[in-house]
Amino acid sequence: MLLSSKKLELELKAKLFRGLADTSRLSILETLRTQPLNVSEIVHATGLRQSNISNHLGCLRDCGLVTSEQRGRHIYYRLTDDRIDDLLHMTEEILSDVANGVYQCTRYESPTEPYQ
Amino acid sequence: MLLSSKKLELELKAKLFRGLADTSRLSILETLRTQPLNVSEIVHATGLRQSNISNHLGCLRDCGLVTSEQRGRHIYYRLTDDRIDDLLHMTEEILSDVANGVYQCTRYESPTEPYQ
DNA sequence: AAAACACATCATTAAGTAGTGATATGACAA
DNA sequence: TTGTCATATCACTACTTAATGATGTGTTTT
Repeated sequence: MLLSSKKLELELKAKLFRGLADTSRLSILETLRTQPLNVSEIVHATGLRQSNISNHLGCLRDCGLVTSEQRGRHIYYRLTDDRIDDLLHMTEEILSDVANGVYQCTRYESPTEPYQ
Repeated sequence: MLLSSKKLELELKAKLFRGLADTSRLSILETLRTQPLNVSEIVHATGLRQSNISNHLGCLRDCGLVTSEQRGRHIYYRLTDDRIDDLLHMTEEILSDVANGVYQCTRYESPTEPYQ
């Protein structure tokens, strides 16, 4: 049915954006924009806890945004698709114009950071 | 400071994506991709409740994704920037390849719909 | 001015989700 | 095969947020 395929597409799109809608996941993706990294390296690069990273990577992997590959006892993660980098780049350009509005939008704050 | 501006940029990016990470807001944006609409028209096009739409529009407006303009007793909304349409288009292309993964990702389901 | 219309705001409720520590699993080294 | 390293999983807590109905605000019509 057309209606339900529209709806499905909408949910897929929302789900993809939810994958990008969190600072921890975004910072993971940012570290992977330049090269593949294993989990320890991501932990070191982002400063986030290992279990936290692992949970987010699970999400990103399930959603197809990253893929993993075992090498020795490390598991390396990389962006699945170059267009994810393009997408991030395009949002940076949009933000450079719209940033004021986004900055002022207080409806959906980033969750306050717990102490580490 | 470089570190904190990086962090700020990350939060802005996440906030922008959060604006897109909800099926209701996405369906509002979809209806605005072709032409500006007033709130009643958006309500009719999406089937969502007026107060709900209004809340989401407030968010989208605060975040700079849409702008509003009063005409008579209607208020018309439009996408602020053409690149928002581009962004949505690009995600559709990515999804056409990555859709299986996103579809299978059950970690962050769309909220279950209440009856209308 | 009063009624009707269009939209925004607000408090509340129900649900989703990020972060954490503890623990489990799996791979390699000794 | 035992220990160690690397990563994943889990239960739990605290927080965030979407949807709703009721109500408020502003604008036009009569």
